[in-house]
Amino acid sequence: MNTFASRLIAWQNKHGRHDLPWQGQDAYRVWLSEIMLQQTQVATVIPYYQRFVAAFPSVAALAAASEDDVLAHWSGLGYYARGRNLHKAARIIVEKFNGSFPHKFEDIVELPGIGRSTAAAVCALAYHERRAILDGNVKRVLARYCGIAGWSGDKKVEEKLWQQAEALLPPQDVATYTQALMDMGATVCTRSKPKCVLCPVQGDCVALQSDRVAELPSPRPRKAVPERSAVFLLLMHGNDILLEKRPGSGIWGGLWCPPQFEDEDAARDWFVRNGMEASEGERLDTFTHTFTHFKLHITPLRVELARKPLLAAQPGAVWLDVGEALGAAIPTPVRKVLSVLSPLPPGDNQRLG
DNA sequence: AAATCGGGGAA
DNA sequence: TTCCCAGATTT
Repeated sequence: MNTFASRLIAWQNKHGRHDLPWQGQDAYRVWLSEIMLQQTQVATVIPYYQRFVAAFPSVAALAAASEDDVLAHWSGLGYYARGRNLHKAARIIVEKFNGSFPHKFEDIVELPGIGRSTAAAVCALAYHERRAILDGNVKRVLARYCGIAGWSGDKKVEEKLWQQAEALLPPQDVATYTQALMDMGATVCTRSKPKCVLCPVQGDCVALQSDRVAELPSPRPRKAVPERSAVFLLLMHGNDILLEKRPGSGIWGGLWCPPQFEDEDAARDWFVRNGMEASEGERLDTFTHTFTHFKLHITPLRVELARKPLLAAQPGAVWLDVGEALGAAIPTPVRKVLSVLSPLPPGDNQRLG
């Protein structure tokens, strides 16, 4: 029988990717790759994945590491809550499952950062269990193949997609089939300019037959992006800079950043309140960091101190050499600012107009 | 400049 | 239960 699944499996054996570093690896590695791949494409993930497994070769090693160390290896990937959840889950696995990754779907899906699709992916890829996944690639493939219109964030639409994902599962070879769905979505059934001529299911793809490939899947309804401004206060002493650990939730949760303020006045208030001489500093060029939901215009304000104040005594504040800071758990815009800093002699500040 | 991705947590 | 949010990268 020439089903959807059998054609995908045949395609996978001929044209799929077989050399990804997490393929055929244990559940820990499959899990790690799935979490990284949720937010980032394969080519970008590979070097992060390699460094991560080298540093944390097992669930036990990951659980034994500090959250800071884990986030440092996540730095630049974004979605840092996922790095923290990964670490939390590793500690739970050590506590509750003796350090070996659980085998039951119901146990896996309970872990922080793992939902229905990721749990199913681990079960299918690592344990060869018959489970349906529904990640971004699969949503796109199924929306087109089955002609399902509407945004996949809509509950009803997502329900239909899950139903199809379950219905199309083959009786066996689920690991190969699952990899086929993902590889097909990534290389053939791409968001723009899909290569339908290379598709193993072009013959009965509803979107292709009805000439709706470009319209499916329906995009998310979008809204205007608000803009905000912020000042990064770069307190420097020689080549050392003061960084604060951000609260665990919200933007850049748990990462190290310079003190951040709504505007220069607020930065100055804080500066004076902490017993430092105000009014001197260097205003660096404003740049814009774009998030999904807003734009942040960042103005770094650099102040060179003659001596370090006692701020490091505050919990969550630390003086770091700029080089060390670049190796720490910092978000991208902070990395950008730090990488262009060069040391100035203490007290050598320009007067701000 | 716009689209994206699965899960957590707030509403 | 439903809605909103996170962030770097690609198109």
